[in-house]
This record gives sequence, C-alpha cells and structure tokens, in this order.
Amino acid sequence: MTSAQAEPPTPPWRRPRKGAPARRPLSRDLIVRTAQDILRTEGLDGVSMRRVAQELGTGPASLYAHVSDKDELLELVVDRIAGEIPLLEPDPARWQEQLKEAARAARRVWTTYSDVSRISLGSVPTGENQLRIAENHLAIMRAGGVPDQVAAWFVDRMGLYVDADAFEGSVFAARFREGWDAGEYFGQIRRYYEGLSPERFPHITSLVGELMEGEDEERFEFGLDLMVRGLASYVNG
Amino acid sequence: MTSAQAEPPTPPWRRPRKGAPARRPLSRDLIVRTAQDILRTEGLDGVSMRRVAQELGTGPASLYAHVSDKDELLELVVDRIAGEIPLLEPDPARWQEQLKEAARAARRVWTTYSDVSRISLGSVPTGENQLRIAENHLAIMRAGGVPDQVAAWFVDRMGLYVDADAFEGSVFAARFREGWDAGEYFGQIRRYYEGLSPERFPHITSLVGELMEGEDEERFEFGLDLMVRGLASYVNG
DNA sequence: CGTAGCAACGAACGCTGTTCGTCACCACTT
DNA sequence: AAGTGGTGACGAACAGCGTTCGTTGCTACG
Repeated sequence: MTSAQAEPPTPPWRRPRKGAPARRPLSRDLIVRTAQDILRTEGLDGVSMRRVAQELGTGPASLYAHVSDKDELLELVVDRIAGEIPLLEPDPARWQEQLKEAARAARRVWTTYSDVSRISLGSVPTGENQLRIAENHLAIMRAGGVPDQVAAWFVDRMGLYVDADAFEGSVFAARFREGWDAGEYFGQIRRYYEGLSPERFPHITSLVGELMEGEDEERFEFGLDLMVRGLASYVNG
Repeated sequence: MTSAQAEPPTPPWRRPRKGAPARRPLSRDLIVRTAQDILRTEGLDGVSMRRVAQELGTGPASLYAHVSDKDELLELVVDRIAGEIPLLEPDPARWQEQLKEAARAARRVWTTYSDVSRISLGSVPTGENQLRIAENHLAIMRAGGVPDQVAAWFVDRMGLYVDADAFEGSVFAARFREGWDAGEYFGQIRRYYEGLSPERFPHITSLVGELMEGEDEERFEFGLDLMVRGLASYVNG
C-alpha cells in the first residue's frame, strides 16, 4: 500500500508565519506528486480525483483550488515525469547512436510509469521538460548534419513511436496487473495462431515463430533501427 | 442525428417461424453495428452501453445476453471496421510502394472512424479481418524478398505506427468536436513556441516553421517513408 | 479590532459499467 | 391439449467517476 507515504505527507513544512495552520497545507506540487505516485504504483485507472484527495486526507473538491482540471493535473504529471529523462551532450561523430540512446532513455522512464503514455500520446508537448527533450533531440540531429525539415519531423515521429511503444506495454501491464499470467497469455495467442487455417492464412501460420519472437525491448529496438536507418538515408544521399 | 437509423433499425427481418415476436429481435450483429455507427458519428466517448441500448430502444442489461463485456463489444467493432480495409494483390516488382499503399489504406479507414485506434492500439490482432490484413502485408513483403523475421516484426511495427498516427488524429478530432478551432489551436502552439527563450531553446525557436510544417498526411507519409527505407536496407544490403 | 478574500470541504448531479432478480415468451414434452 | 423448462428482455440498483455549488473557517491585511 501507499499509506506509508500518506501518513506524513507533510515534510517539515516551512511555515510562512508563526502559528501552526489548523488547515491542511495543500499545494499544487504536492497534488501533482501524489498523483504521480499513484500513477506509478496503480496505473492511470487508479488516478482519480477522489483517490488523490483521499491520499491527502481530504475530499475531491479541495483539489480544484490548485488545479483546474483532471486533464491539467495529468499534463503536469507527464511533464514532471519527463524531467526524469536524462539529456545527452551532442557528439557529431555518434549522432545516430546518440539518437537511439535518447529514445531508449525516454522509453526507460516512460515504461517505469507504465501508463504515462496513455496521457502523453497525441498531445503536443508544451511542458518545460518535454521541450528540453525535444531541444536535445534537435541538437543531436543538427550536429549530425540532418536537414532542418527532416530533423523537425523526425522529432515528432520518434516521440510518437516511443509513446506508442510504451502505450502498447501499458496495455499488457494493465492485463497482468489484473492477475493474468504473461507466459500463459502469449501461449494462448501462439496456439491460436497455430490453429488457424493454413489455406486461408498461409503466411501467418508458417511464421508463428517469427511473429512471436522477441521481447519488448527487441521489438522496440527493431523499430527504432528502422527509423534511424531511414533517417540516415536522408543525410548521406 | 442518428435517429433516422434508430427509427427502423430492423430490416425486413426473416422470422424463424410465423407469428410476429412481440419481443424485440436483438442480436449480436445488430448491437455491434449500432456501436460502430455511434463510434463513427460521436467518437468513443459516445459509445456507452446505455447509449447503444438506447439506440436500440432497450436498456443496457439487455446487451449482456449477446456480448460478455464492453471490451468484447469494442473488439468486435474494431474487426468489423477492419473489414473495410481493401487488400492488395502482391506484385513483387512494386513491393515497397504496395506496402505503403496498404498502410495508407488502413490509415484511411482508421481515420474515418477516428477513435477506433483508441481501442486497437496495443491489442494483439485476433479478429478475422485484422488477420487477413496482416496476412496480406506478409504476402507483399515475402514477395519482395524481405527476410521472414524482418517481415514478421515489420508487420507489428507498421501496425503500431498506423494505430499511433490515427490515435494522435483522434485526440485532435476530439478537441475539435468540442468546438475548438483547428487554425486557432495550432496558431496558439506556434506563438507559444515562438515566444520561448532563444537561449534555452535555440533549436526549437529557430525551427518553429519546420516543426509546424505539414498536414497530417504529410507527416504520416514521412514516418512511413522512414520505416520502408529502413526495411529496404535489410533487403538490399 | 474588524473585515476581505480565499482555501477547504460536504453534498449533490448526472454519468459510467455491470449484476441481480423477475417476467414473459417460445419450443418442446407428456 | 396442457404443462413445463430455458432463455432473452428488462427495471432497478450498486459503486464509482469528474465536476460544481454553497458554505465554513481561517489568515493576513487595513
């Protein structure tokens, strides 16, 4: 449970004046951090206004003094999480590998908070930290000699790809959180594919092994490699 | 409104016996078709069990005799929509362009039902029609000489990409459905980017034009081109 | 000392997916 | 022909959701 954090959610608060406030010191940052904790441990479905409020020992209505919307709260959570993604110092000689490493770093954080992609996918990045990451990706590509228009579009497409891959992972994570077993689930899928009619699905039935091959990271790496290879072909010729 | 279809949702029903059934002839297929209609016209948020039932002139509990879950209902809707995607006869000489055309065809249908991607993204394709499409993509690639393992993974990644792109589109579609103006929205984003600090975001601020350039299709085409170029590099060298 | 402003909050609204228990009808058996 | 079992249709309800309203009580300032 997260009650260990709920008990004293108040660090040694620096009081603005003397005299202990009888009212609970709610704040925007505290709310966002609480929502982030719930997102990490219970997924997006666990993050409700009531749940966040409960964790802070209050009611849902109290949150609306600090946050206009649930959407706004979630956007703030996303950017806070984006702050955990490390930046890279551009090295022109290694720009392709650096770009991949940047994508991996983003994926690593994004899969830690498995459902953050459900919020970020499809939303235009406007938060401080998200912009810093886009800025970093642009710097790496420009150092590598990628044309401006290509670099600009690639930032968009690579962000979409990382989001989408994490989203896919979050769907499975949700299933497994509900008690499903991973091996059993994919075993069922495999057996279902194997049992299809070879006349109507000749390629699928003959490629079951290949279709099921590879862990999450391996498939992510494959897609990433596709995109960077394609990008490189815009630079060299 | 959809009431035009709601009034006589019953085609000249072929009765199993004589004597008109006083009970309403609910059926699985009718329920799925109704949900599909609502999905197209009102988006995923409009598809609730109550809403579907209302359209059929009954209560939500009646649906559970034909469908085990809302999730199952939505999966059935997805596969029904997938049935609208045309298949291509593999031509080894044009495999790259064919693969792109197949992706475009899927995207075309997926953006018609703008929120279908919100259901399909991250779910393993098991429906009849979805499998037929995967089968078709595999056939095109194998005809082009793509190695089996690469082809198998590419089907996965390209499906993810089409889903993700449509998902992004559905997020914007939802905003505009709520009354937002497209030009005004992107204009605000542009001005926000332009107003950023050039010291902290030198690349973003100098690439605002490039970042905002291009319609949806153009960006989709760019990402598709990236992936197919990368794929081709696995075949030729 | 009085008061303006605002954070905190209890209650409520309308919505969601789903379940339970009941009713009415059809098809079949006796 | 009378009876009966099975099942689809359905009304009501439950627990949860995001959000809003109106009120309370405290803090900081005049």
